[in-house]
Amino acid sequence: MRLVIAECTVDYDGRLTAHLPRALRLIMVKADGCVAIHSDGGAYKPLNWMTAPNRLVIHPAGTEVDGEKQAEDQWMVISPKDETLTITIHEIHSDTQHDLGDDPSLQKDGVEAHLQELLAVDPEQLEPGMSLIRREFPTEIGPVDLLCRDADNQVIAIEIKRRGEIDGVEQLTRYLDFLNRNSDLAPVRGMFVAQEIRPQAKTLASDREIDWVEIDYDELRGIERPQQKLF
Amino acid sequence: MRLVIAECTVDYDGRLTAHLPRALRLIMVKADGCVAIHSDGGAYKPLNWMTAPNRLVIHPAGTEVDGEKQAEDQWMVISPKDETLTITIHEIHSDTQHDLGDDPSLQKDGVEAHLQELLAVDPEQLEPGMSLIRREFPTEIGPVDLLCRDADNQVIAIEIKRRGEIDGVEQLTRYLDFLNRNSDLAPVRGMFVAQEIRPQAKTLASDREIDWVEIDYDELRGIERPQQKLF
DNA sequence: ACTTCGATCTCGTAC
DNA sequence: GTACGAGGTCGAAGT
Repeated sequence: MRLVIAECTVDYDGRLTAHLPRALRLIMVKADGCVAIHSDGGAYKPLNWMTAPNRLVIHPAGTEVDGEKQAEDQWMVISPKDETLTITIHEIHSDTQHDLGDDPSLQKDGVEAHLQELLAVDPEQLEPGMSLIRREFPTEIGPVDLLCRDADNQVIAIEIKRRGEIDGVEQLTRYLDFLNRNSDLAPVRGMFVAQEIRPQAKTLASDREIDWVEIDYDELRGIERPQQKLF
Repeated sequence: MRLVIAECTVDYDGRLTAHLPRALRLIMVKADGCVAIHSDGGAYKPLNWMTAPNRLVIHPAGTEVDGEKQAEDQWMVISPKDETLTITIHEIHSDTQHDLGDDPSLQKDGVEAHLQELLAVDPEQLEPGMSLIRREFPTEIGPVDLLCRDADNQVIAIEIKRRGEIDGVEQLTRYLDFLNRNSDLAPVRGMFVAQEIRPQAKTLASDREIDWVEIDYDELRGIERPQQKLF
């Protein structure tokens, strides 16, 4: 990894065009060739970047580029898709190189898949009398998270999200559309489940007569391990 | 900005839990306090991070933490939401500090917001006789990009995208659904506008009697500043 | 190879 | 401040 602290001006031209006026920044060049420009605040995300694979061409001051003599060092990072990141280096304050070697992979233990597991084990958390028919019930357009049967023996298709947005309601609507064509299952009703559901998604769901439920992940987890609630 | 190259082990506990085994990495601490851990490849995004605001507490080796004596330096980054990033430093290879100062803001061009502005100023670019009623016209399920009136005084809901795909047509369909329930506005017709519209989106739009228009961003920008076309 | 979908999404912006 | 949609989304998992 090469770390350069420099006064620079940066231009990106590709999926959009973006320009960074002259300022002191960190330029990070990783071993795989990807380049990132960081400022000293705001976010962990770089201001501008170019992912690998790419080609880094350095035109030193004095070189001719497109018939013009460069007054300053210019780095051009070019992707195979003709995106370019042009870094004009006005003044280098520091330039160091470090060989970090390979990184062992990140281990994550997420919230996502867990929600579905917990609700599959105990669907009554959603509604009394609910019982599981199948997880990941297949339809022609993809699997429904949970297919259940309610206290009245009606089939319910359940879509689970961490955050409930309008797209999720659309997705569930499509599933219901297909499921209701199956006379063994119809009529199937829908239930939209998430830790937090946006007001607009609630409105759309209600409009389509789809129930929605906001569930508390920590509470659900607590019920999963009831012994932890004793202390 | 502080840049530390060090052998480290990292644990994040918050919205999820994540663990990074011991390896040589870059630890970046920005002026606003946000911390990012970078490896030497893969992505411009850090492996692990903590956004500002947060509190960075450094426990030097030998300090007692939770009644246990630390064998090694430990950095704890704690957010107000009780997320923690714990960095155990095994060996520091480099530790430098640079004051970069404020960064002037990034200038972007060619995104959806800009398209919307340009078309709000001159809706006749879409169809002769078109006039703007309101930008971001609110409905129960979200704002319509542009609400206009055509030459025949009929109301038109316009959805603008940079790239027109099928979900944009769905979005516009939902808006039309709600707008047409309002007797002050109905009948409302739809228009789907993008720099480039996928064939499937065109087909779906036509099928739903929604007009679609592909616009040339550069041309639109030229018309916005006609004096620039003279040279 | 391509597509779909989640994300510690992040980021801007309108209300 | 909150809510909502876009993103140079990225990245992973499944087809």
